[in-house]
Amino acid sequence: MGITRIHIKRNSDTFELRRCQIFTEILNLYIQTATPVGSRTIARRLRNSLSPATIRNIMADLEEMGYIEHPYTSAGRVPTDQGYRYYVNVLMQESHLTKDEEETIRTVYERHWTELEEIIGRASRLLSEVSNQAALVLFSGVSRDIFKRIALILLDSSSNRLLVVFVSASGLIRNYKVELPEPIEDIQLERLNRLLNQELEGLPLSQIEYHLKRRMMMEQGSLYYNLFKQALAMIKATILTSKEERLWLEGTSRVLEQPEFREVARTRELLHLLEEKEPLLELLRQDLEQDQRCRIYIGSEMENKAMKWYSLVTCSYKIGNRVIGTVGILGPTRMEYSRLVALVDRMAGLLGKVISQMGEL
Amino acid sequence: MGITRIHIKRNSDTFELRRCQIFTEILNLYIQTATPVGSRTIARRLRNSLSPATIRNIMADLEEMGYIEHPYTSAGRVPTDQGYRYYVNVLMQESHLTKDEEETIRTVYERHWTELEEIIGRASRLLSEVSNQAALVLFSGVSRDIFKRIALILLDSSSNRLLVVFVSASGLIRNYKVELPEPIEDIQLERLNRLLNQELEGLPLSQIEYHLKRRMMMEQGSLYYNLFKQALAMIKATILTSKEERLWLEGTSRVLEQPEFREVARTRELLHLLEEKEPLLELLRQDLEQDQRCRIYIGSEMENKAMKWYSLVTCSYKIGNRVIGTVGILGPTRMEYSRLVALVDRMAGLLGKVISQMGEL
DNA sequence: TTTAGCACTCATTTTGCCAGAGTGCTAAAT
DNA sequence: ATTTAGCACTCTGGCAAAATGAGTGCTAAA
Repeated sequence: MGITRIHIKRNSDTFELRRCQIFTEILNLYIQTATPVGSRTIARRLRNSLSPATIRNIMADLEEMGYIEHPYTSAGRVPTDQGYRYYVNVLMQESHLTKDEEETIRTVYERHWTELEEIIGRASRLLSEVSNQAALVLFSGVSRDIFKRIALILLDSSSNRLLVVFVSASGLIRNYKVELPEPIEDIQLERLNRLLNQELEGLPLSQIEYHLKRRMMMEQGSLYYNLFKQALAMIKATILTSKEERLWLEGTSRVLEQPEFREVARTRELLHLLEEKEPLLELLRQDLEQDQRCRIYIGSEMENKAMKWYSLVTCSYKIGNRVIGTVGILGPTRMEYSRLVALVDRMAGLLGKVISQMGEL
Repeated sequence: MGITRIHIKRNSDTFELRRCQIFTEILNLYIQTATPVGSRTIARRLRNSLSPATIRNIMADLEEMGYIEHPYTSAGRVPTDQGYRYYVNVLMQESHLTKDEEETIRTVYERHWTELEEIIGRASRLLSEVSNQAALVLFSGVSRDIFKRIALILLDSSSNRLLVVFVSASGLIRNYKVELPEPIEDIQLERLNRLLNQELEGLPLSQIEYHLKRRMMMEQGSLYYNLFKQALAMIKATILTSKEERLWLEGTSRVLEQPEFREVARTRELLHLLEEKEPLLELLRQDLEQDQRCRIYIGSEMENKAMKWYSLVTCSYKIGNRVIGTVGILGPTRMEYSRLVALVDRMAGLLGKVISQMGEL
């Protein structure tokens, strides 16, 4: 109710403004120094336009609002997760990459890339380097991809071991080996090959099964029926079973160099967190669904208790308008949100483009 | 010279024996407890068959020989790298895996594996889990592999973008996209395809270039000449340029849980060491050359200064008798060499087998 | 409404101290 | 000739008391 009182008695606008200013100051200082910031420091930063005592009053307000807190009775203030959230949602101003950062990032473009893996690996290293935090890149391409081409290749003369090569619209190539229950004739194989390519071109992978089943129904009795049946079996054994999802993680040690990791316990904790990839995947996967610019998860906002001390800034990347993965930066909640958002956003954009180009080739 | 004196005057055999016994005791105790071991402790372990004072004398000998050392004036003894080396080369007895370990390891066999990556990932996780150290797996397959089959697939109607699928004798499949300088006719492509498969079957990759060049010379003037030329260009653009080498690293946090990492500095150091993959690769690559059972690198024996505190136990794995990679365990020099050698050896064997089987399918 | 002053709190650092583990040496015992 | 007991000495690690100092909350004055 301290707040309401204030609202009634004062020009709440300028008041609000000043509070924000001081809050931002605390936040920035804390992000820089990693030590709780006290009233005196703030006063100095504001060129003594206000005395420490006044600042203290305001700080008390901010604390009441839940934006900052004391680690202990007489330490400086530290932003709470709620505080960071407020900053991120309301106060934060869009920031731009420096020339340098931009240039560094752009080196993902240096193309002699042939392997998707290499590109993504590079991207994650760059991201970690520029952010000076840990970088995550999720690639989840194939699952939401579109069929482009398939090739069936006999592996050897015995004729029932088959190599299935599958190319998606994003330009990704995957292979599968299948063992047929019985040998297949060359002509039959050729037919199957042509059939699949005709039928499935442009189809999202998610619809392939349905489509083939429907066609099977239609062709019931005709001599194509068996062909479709074989096709379906094969596709099921290959493309549809592969969950193509891979996570890159780079620069853990950068996070561990942050001052909050002076105690070893924290270090272990983080290491465990990152070794268990599932929880991270969980988070990153969420972004595949929603198509926003960037997402920010702050400490205790995340389900995983172990994430309490960390924040995650993520952004998904796409080919055309099809999301194929997520890039993210993980660090202590005390991170430069504004800069990292810009960075992650940019990287997602570039990565999408580079992968698109590779697909085109 | 204490040593020579002893040699002259005593029954050196029983003397040597006792020294070894005590040294082994020190080593084992230190491996277990990670604290310097003193004369009293040893005496107790030997059921007081010798007094601490005697032990101290022997310890002094061992120290003079360079097998153990003091961290400071009045602490217990700790094995030196030279000491570990002596143990490993001379004293160590072959150890066997427990039923439990064996069973755990064997789960790499659980086959629903289709992807090489998955198998190796699994293997490295198992290795780390059972050893309770960090596990490394290098896969360097293709470079020393043998040609089995190639398939050229037109990617689309424009006819100058080609997908090259390459299958090696180990059963590894790799794809490359190439853009031809000019479109190629279907018939020509078909011919090229057949030609390559005929010519190169069974050839080690390292010889492909030479072989094709020689054939080109032979066919000079004939209408095959151009075909070979195209073939060579394509192979060069694809198989020969790919350096297929990948490193898995698992369980870093396990090493960090060792008591030697109470100081944070060590932790960072190790983390950096592991993030820089090149030095590790260097070491693991060496094993590809020599075909020994197991290799052990102890601390300062390794060039890399940062490795001073760590040991590495490695063993290469093969398809048939062709080495295709290396598995290894990394931990503090204070590690259970005997157990880990058994473990690494076993895992290398299993991994080779599993990958071979996969190739056969 | 802001500021100065003061008493108080609590984390951190410093210091000193002690116990414990272990050594090396010497002299006695076997 | 070896082994052992005894003793003086060294160094670590832990603990507690004391000093430090940054920062607060509250009150009263500006």
